[in-house]
Amino acid sequence: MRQISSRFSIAVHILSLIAVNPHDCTGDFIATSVNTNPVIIRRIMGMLKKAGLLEVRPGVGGASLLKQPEQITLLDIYRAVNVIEGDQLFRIHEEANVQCPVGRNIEHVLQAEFKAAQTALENRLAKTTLRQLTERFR
Amino acid sequence: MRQISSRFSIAVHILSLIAVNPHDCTGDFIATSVNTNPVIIRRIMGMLKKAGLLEVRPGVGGASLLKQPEQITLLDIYRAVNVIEGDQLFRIHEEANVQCPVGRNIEHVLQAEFKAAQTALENRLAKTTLRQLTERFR
DNA sequence: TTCGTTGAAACTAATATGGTTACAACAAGT
DNA sequence: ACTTGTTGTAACCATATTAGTTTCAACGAA
Repeated sequence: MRQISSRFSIAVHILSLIAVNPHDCTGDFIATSVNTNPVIIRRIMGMLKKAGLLEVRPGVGGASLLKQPEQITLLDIYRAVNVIEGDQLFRIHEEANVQCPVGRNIEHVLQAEFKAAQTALENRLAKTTLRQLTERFR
Repeated sequence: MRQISSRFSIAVHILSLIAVNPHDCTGDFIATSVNTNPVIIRRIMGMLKKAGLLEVRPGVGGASLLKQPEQITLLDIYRAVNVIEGDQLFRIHEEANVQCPVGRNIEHVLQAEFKAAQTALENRLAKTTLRQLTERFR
């Protein structure tokens, strides 16, 4: 199966760097720590910016958090970079045969189950804050 | 983001059909209910077979469950069709810069968090059985 | 004005997905 | 033995996402 994009883990990396070192965090510096291309970093920082998690100083460079690290959860970051239509983690096949009792009800029944599973995942992500993570970078 | 493949929802559909109607469930019949190509169904049935969830009668056609519906959970089905290396739902960027305190520890720290979130999802899937689903197809 | 930076467009390669056609192997009924 | 319907694969194909790259305009400060 296709894994959830490493955009998520990179976004956590970016925000951790800024939280630990609020000054001199340019895109190129972050790219060196992540060990990837600066454009990848800028793209993800653009998403984090759009989500209201950070602001970037154009021209001069550098970024800072718009919330306290204890108020940014993994779920916030996950949502910022996993732009998905309808926020549906699970895909359900469509247009099943309505002539069949199973085909007629499968979508509705699975919607409820998948939503419950997705919520369980998201609730766990919401339990961890950026602060808790940066405390472990010693 | 990329959603979890509809293979999963189709697999649930297939097993539900067989549970509700243990006779005359050929691949073509199932394909008609799912409203897709029979080869798609055969491919997924092959995965379910490999996972020990069902057996197929070659030549004559038809399939039957190898476990009772109350002993097949959504997690069993999920695992059968979501073949992923290491069962890691979340992907983590690799080869971060070890010179940096964040880069040096991010993988280890995120492994634990992502595993916890994935487990929360899987525990929820494990709570629902095929029997509970088929009861709702009335 | 120069320099480093950000933001964005355009492009590429690799991979997963859902679908299709085609065909050999198989088991039953006639 | 032949026919029929089915299963199990292989070989394609189109599409979308992902991660990465090159390029360049715009920006801000020294």
